[in-house]
Amino acid sequence: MRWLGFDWGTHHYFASDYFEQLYHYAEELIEKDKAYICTLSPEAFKEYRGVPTRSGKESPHRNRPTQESLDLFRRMRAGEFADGAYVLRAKIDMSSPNLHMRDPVLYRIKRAHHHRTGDAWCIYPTYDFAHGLSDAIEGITHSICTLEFEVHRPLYDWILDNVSAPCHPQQIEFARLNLTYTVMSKRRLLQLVRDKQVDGWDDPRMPTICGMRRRGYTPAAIRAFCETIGVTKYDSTTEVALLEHCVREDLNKRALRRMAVLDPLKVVITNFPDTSAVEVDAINNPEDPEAGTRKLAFTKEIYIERDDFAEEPPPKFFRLAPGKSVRLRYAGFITCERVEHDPDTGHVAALHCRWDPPDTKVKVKATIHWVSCAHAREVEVRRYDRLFTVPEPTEDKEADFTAHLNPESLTCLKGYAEPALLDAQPGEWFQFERTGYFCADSKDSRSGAPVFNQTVALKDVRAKKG
RNA sequence: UGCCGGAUGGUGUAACGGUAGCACAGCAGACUCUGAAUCUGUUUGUCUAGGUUCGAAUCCUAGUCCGGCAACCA
Repeated sequence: MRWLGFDWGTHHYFASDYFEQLYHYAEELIEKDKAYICTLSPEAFKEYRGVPTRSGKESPHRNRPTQESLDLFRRMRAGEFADGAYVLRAKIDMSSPNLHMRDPVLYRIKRAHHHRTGDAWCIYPTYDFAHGLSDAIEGITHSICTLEFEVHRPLYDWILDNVSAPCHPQQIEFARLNLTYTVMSKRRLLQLVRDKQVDGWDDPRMPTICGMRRRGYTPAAIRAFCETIGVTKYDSTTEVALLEHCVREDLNKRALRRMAVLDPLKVVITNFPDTSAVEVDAINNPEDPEAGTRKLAFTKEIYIERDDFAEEPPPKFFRLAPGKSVRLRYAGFITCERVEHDPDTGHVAALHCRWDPPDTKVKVKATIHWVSCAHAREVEVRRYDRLFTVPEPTEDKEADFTAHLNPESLTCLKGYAEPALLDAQPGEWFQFERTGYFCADSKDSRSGAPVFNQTVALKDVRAKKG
């Protein structure tokens, strides 16, 4: 939360800090004849509760004398009974159309070790009992929660109305955030983690804060996204495209530009001396003049992106092809004179190109990125695609959502990067020109050996139009 | 089929009862040493039927569709 940019000062609260107070509110309810101890078995309990269309019936223990309930409750706390043997229930209305008002459980015996209170308690309050009272103890005015708690609100209010709470906060429910091509429920995300479909909660493909952070999403981008989608009671599903837009928008302003070739194709420049390297100036960030420039070495042998060349270019292919020219970013032009094939596979092995300096009058429609072979550094690059292949993986309630997992959501590869990239600090953002935004992984990067996560790809009309 | 909630372009979100706007996505174009960014234009919408009103996304009535609720989970 702090990383996201929020500061809650000293207001860090735990319901467990109020266990003693909550216990006394429970005794107060018993003393007011508003709660009783019940020993119905879970099966009987369910039977007595009834169903939405049919009224429930009262527990035989409902009219247990106040003193007896009080005594039993104290003995529950003292640890005299086995787990689950007794529960404290509110005395409300077994015929209520709202199931949550049919004498809900307030306390149960559970010998569970608590991460803050240790073994001090063997009885614990239920969520419904602890929620409103904790809010009241903290003196908050509005308690924001998600839609599924709407039917709990009458109980929230009932509890606050029936004990001497310091104030009566208001619970207001809003829709949770849903995104296309992923799942957002903790239960489902946990399943992905447990089944090792992802590499932990902070896997960069996870829609968790730690996952998005590791992926390279910025706090400013996430905040901008949240402001754009707003807060309503409508159970909506936002397109990830909007999130990605917010991420690009922020990264475009702050990410330093670098060149890296992820799928290399060697180019030999025929009219270039064997030994010399020419230094060229490259702009670090055209959106931010303050970011300055850097020097890049240009040599006889370079790598370009394999898909920036087409032996048989389709219509509207603006890049390199036999006999055609392109501009090399910051380094003049090349014209493809010969294509060298691998004698075994027949695949393109290398290109032989003529070079013309930047001031040459050459009409080209494209500029491509490159890296000098002699200066290229190998780096690990992890590219991510959507975690699921369908917009709404849980749409079909019968089927298992994991059936829609995208087998190609992670692609690891070795790329050739310009030397400056070796100094990338974990968490530092870059734009690999013409490819996307990347972030040095905070877990797996080593000094001098960064691992890059693709945060989000650059928009690409080529991809859409083929 | 009981209770609670919701419905505005493809998506998300605005609009004291008074011109249905914004963003994303899409499409078309301009510009460009990133097919990025930027800029311009543009397609598409008030769930339905009645009613109140000079005027309804907004108020009323009825309906339709969608979501949630039957843990001693949160």
